Amino acid sequence: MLASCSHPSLLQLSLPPKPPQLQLYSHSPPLLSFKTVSCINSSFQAPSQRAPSSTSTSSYNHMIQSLCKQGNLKQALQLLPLEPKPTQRTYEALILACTHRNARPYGPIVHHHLIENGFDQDPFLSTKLIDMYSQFGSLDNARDVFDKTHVKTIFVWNALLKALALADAAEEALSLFHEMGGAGVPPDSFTYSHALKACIASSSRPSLAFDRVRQIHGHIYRHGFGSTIYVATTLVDCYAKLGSVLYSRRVFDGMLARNVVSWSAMIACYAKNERPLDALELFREMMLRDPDAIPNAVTMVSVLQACAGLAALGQGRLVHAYVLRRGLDSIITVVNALIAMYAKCGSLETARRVFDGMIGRRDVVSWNSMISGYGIYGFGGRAIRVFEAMIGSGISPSPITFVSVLGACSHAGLVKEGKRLFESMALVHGVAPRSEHYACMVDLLGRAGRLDEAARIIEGMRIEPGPTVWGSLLGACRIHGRAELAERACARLFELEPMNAGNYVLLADIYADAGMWEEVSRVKRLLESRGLQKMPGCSWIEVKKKMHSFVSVDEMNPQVEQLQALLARLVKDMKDKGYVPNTKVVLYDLDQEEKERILLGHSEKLALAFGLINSGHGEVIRITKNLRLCEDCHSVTKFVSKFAKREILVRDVNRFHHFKDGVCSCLDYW
DNA sequence: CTAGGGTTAG
Repeated sequence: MLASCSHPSLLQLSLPPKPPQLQLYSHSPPLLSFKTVSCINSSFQAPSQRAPSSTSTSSYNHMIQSLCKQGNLKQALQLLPLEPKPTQRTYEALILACTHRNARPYGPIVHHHLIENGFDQDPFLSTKLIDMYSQFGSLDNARDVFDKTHVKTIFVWNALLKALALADAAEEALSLFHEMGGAGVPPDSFTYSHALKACIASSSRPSLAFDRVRQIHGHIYRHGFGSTIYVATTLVDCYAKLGSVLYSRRVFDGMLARNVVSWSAMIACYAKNERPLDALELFREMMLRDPDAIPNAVTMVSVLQACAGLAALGQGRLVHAYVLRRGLDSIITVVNALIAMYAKCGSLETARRVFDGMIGRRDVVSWNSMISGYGIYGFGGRAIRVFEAMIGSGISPSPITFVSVLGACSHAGLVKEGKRLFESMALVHGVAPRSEHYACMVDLLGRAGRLDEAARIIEGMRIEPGPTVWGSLLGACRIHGRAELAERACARLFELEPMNAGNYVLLADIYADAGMWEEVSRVKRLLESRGLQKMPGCSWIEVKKKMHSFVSVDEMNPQVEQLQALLARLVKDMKDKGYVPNTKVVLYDLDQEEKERILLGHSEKLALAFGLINSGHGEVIRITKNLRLCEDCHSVTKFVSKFAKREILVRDVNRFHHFKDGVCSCLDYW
């Protein structure tokens, strides 16, 4: 049968043609009766003898198109005749079908076939081909189609621009954008969207990306595309990705019309840039002011992320209820965000319940969320067991899986296990260690006090150590008081990320701890000279679904005096029971009494006192802090958990501390 | 006939 088909490229398939099955039409109303199908089948044996008629041509094409839609490319190609000529629509269907999984090898065959049939100058099909090759990652082929298409419609330009932007080929994309202007093709909203995306992919240098976005932004503004909903939304997103909440908001505010996507982009901007409160506030505003903008899965993912950032369990539960009401719990990304939200809001059991409820439809992100969930509670062993269950269920780990499971080992002090996992990464799982993974190892060894081993790991790296690696080393130096090694880490860090205030603060802390006060002021001057400042310590607590936040030595809060009085009483009591204020953590050159007074003003202590006053006795007190939990506050909380008989859960930047009966779940290792 | 927002880590 195949022999009668004269097209050479089809012969390569050398597959016995199966007659089309009736079941093909089970999903949609039948286009053709079975009779027609067999008629096509017999005429297929000798296409040249069949008298072409308009009905059979369209039947042919319908047939092929519907096979394509079902992903049955093999059969579609076997049916593809030279006469009657396939139409543009047929080729479109074929090209689209090639982008489905396992169909890639057919791509060039289809391409060749359409050239033979004189469709190589069809700009519409060129667009589709460029798209196809872009999805295959073969930019050269995409570029080739572009070059050979003489009449370049704007679609053709945009398709290549999109392909380049998607492939992170920023330079090429932007030069194509400018080429368009030269060729007299005025950009449309698609052009701008893709060009903006290309700027983001731009480089590892954010300032360059930012300048480029601003440049295109100016272009957009001058050409009157500033209020186009698509373009403006892309702008909001681009500025968000570059960390510029201000610019995002400015564009968002300037929009004449908005839809759910524009709202979602702005909400995501806040959620991603550490402004969870603003994210929730904007979500509320959207619900109240724009009844046409119905939140969807993407919106809810960002909202859940914001709840997680705030550790707002009450809010998170309300959002969960809304998700259920809207039936959005069938969307896997939403469920994954729910797992992360519950874990980060201090309800690991609920996270696990949600995770258990999605058995059979978990993806790699679901597993990663659960692993990191156990990790931040210090349950290293359980995290490793979940990791092993994941492997057992046939899911391939991603680079993030290893960041999560190595991080879990690090929090739990599981050095041996972490080393074993790290070694298995490339060897067993085929995941090449990246800078982040080395950072995990440095953190793991560094926390455990094995700093020299950590430094040797960095020296032995075959890739360039990124800022996270040096940052981990610096963090370990802070814990173990290693000023000289910290200086070495900072030498690189101040080069790699000069605007990260945290590094300067850590170094100053290390010097202060060692009593090197001249160095302390030198680093502080350096910090200020770069226009940076120390991030103030801030803690918050949710009481009756309302957030209360405290900044260290917060005089603006009317309740602060009452809170400090309570703390003073507590501390007096505790001193009788053996508590010694850890004034070492106060890194100022002051006398003992002053230092003790400062200790009482720490935000996490204020939040703790507030929680003691305003919550019922059986309730767990849940506090969140923006920085690492202070050592003195840690021991005070242990005392309180014992003598006030309260369970206290504190989330700091890195992990959870669960205080109960005078013991913390971190076993003083954090 | 193309297109804009999203989950996990640090």
